[in-house]
Amino acid sequence: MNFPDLFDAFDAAVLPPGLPDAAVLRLRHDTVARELAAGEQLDLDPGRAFFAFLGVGACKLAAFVSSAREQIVSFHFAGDVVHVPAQGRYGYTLSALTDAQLLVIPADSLSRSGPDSCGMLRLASRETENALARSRETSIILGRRSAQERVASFILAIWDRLGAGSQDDGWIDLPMSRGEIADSLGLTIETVSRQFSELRDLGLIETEGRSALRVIDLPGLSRCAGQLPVAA
Amino acid sequence: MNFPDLFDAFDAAVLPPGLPDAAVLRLRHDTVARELAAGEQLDLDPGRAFFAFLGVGACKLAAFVSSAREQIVSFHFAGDVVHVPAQGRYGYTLSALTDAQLLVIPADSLSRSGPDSCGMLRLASRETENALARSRETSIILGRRSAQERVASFILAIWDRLGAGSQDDGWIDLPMSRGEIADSLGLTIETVSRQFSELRDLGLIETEGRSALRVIDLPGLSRCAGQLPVAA
DNA sequence: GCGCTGCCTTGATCTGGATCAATGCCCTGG
DNA sequence: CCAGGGCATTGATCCAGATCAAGGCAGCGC
Repeated sequence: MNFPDLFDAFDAAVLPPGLPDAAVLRLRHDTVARELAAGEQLDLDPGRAFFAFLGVGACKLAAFVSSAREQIVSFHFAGDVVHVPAQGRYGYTLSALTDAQLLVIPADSLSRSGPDSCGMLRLASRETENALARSRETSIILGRRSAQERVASFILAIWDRLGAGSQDDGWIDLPMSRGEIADSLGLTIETVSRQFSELRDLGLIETEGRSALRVIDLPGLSRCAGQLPVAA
Repeated sequence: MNFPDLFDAFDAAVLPPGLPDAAVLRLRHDTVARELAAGEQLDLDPGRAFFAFLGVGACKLAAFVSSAREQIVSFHFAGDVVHVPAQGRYGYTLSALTDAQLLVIPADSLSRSGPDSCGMLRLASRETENALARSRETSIILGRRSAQERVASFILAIWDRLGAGSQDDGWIDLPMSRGEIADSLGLTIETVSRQFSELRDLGLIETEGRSALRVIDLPGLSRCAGQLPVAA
């Protein structure tokens, strides 16, 4: 996929319809394509915020807490828009879990003044709001839930995201390691592994090798995740 | 404080300068003042997102996780703009810790279309981004840090927020209970209490009664807040 | 002032998940 | 096809923080 194709995908999937051509052209001008190999990290000016549109592959957004282990803020997949904040108390990095292709858009390019830029601003606002909602859910999971609930929630989230349009047989491939899962859930590798085993023994999921996963009993898994019906 | 005074304070502290009068007037029209007694919760349409400008008092934004304890997402003080999300997987409530006066602004009122509304959109975007940064820091604290680090971080944050323009003697009054602190840090009341005692025994803070607090050794407290068990 | 009610503190014990310590199993490169 | 390295699983032990259980202390109504 080259820049024009990536930008077209971005335009079709994310940009609101009816934007003035001039605004789209200026955005296109400010946007840069990047290709990352698995494990590689995106090198950006840490003093500025960015949005990244992930056309192909999977990524993680992580905060450097200290030289110890990192805290993974979120995982992202093809079609996602990722908000990469400027460095504040912590520095953030976006790195590829698999080979990935993405567009990098400076946040201030979306909010640049101009009578035609309202649509862009609305886009930025919406994406930031999405990121906020995800982040608050993460906080809730990290604050209040047991290891099993965390792992079950994680599997459900990945399943939602990757299992929906998946292959006939329902198997999905986890692009992240156990260590990365642990870093996103505030657990250790060993605990994550034990919980995978336990959910397997309970007959809720199947695993094969390091990364293949299948959900057998979705309602059962939801129950393990401690999810209440949204109505209250 | 009545509505005009509150709105003036909001205008002066938050609204970007140079907004067209028409936009400000429309915003003023969509905005409602509310007064809450300590402990009272703000009753809003759960299906819509809001911003709240807190003119006077202190509030907490909490998510209902289960019928058990809630997870407190953030604390807010006079002058803050709070982002109250629409109900998603979890429901959120804003409640007063002390008697409070606030303005309630529907989020979609800031993003309403119109050539004059860019400034409003930029405002919404900025406030959402602030909320996102805070939320991600919360995630990091909840994911990776010990009880002592959490409590020390909490005290530092409150101190930053309330201690700066404080009385001559440097004492501040915590508007929230130990239980609420615990709910925001993902700990229990007892653990929070023990950590307060320990930080006191270490000579880093002083306490008096239930809510009076003074920081004695700011660098020492920062050290307590930052260290990971196995840092290098 | 007196007792009541709710927080808060402190102590004792329990336990879920971290840590330490072996293996085991893919995956790659020769 | 084999060897080696890195991730994953599994088991044993430990410990930070939860839970259980008393008191203690401020604020309030009477």
